[in-house]
Amino acid sequence: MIQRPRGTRDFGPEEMEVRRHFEDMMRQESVLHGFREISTPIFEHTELFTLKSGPGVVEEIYAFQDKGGREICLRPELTASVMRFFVSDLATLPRPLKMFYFGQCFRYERPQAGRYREFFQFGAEIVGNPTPETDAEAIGLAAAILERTGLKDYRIRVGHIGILREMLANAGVTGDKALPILQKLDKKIYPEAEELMAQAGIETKVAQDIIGTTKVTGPISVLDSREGPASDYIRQVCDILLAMGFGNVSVDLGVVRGLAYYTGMVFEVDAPKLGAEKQICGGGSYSLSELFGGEKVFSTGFAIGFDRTLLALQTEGVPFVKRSITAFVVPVGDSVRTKAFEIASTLRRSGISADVDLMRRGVGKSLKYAATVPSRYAVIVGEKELESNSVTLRDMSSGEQTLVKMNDLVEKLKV
RNA sequence: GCCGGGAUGGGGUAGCCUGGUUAUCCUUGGGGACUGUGGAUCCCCGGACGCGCGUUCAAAUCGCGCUCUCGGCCCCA
Repeated sequence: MIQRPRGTRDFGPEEMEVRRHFEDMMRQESVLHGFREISTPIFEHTELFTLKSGPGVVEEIYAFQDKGGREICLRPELTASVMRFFVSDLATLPRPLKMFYFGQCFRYERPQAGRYREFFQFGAEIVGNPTPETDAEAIGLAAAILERTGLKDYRIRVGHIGILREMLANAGVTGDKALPILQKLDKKIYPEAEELMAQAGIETKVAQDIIGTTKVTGPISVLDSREGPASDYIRQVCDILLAMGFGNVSVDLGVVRGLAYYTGMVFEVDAPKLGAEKQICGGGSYSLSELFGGEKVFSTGFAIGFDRTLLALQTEGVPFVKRSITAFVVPVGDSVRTKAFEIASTLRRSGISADVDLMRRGVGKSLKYAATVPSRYAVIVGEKELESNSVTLRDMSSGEQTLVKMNDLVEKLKV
């Protein structure tokens, strides 16, 4: 027996129905918000990701040389591909450019709860100038999608890179020198952050204030005592979200991100019921296009962990509707088997889902199968019925049977 | 990369410590009883010890290695 590769999954018919259901739901919601779908290759030049995330990422991705000696990798995320696409082909489209995408990504990591080597991401990006409106629209789409899935227990936390950057800048630490400190603060390793800040000449009192800031969480009112452009900015984003009807948004200044391309607002969504891997969505505003050789453009985007979202829905017991077919055509005896296909095909051409016996089973077994599938109706075709150019239509839930003229069958089933 | 629990028909399980019959029970799949009426019942059939090496007269059981899996650490673009 051949086992499936580590960290991958097979999806059976039932599971795929559920997955497609939510996938379609996310697409529809995005279209409602004026976003348009794009798609990029599953493999890319490895350089795309080392440019964005540093040479270290190669250790964590599926990277290899192809037969032509090119350095290739399976994409570990989608934002880099989207921005590459933007720079090469989409830069002349009118802005804001609102795009969404869905697809699988690959990371060479140790699998655990909610973490796989092949996983699925749904995401969106808005390319244009950064305004609180843009950021609110991006968070708003993520929130609307999660709301529509029926998920109840999740928190949206919004922060702003600028708040800590402003404090560090006031203390005399700017630009690249601030990055290592932000990284430690992001990971909440406070002793090392203190040490770095001391080395940078920041007074202990100010350093403590900065660390205290990363612990500020709660409703928008926690910003009331704070001044400065970044705080004002978050207030505006939150006001818009509130007006859009998304009340479950809180402020968390501990959402930091120690990467240089994040420029302003950052946000995360987590579902507390999941285990160690409970973050189901993350995003923020960033500037990446210039890294890939394009003009400098600001964007805001997010990615939803599709698999984790489904896991969260599962733990909450959100019900999934099992799909059924409308009609199962049952031939009575060998003489009418071909006729059964003719009828099934007529139904299918009329857009009615229909199945037909392939196993040459008797009427009893066929009806049993039709009940299990399940099918709403059974269309019983026998010589007796055909004499009057009719079939017997059986409602599988009530057991009620009626003789129906062949010409009326499609109308009867269209309801 | 690190720590621990696992892997027995399609699914769920017993057996393993203490090696030895035809490997248990439930379920699922196919056929039949029922050559024109379903989820019931009865009968029949199919189907498994993750992979490899070793110890042994004999391995699901003991030893070693590997693969996959579940949970946690690290990481998380």
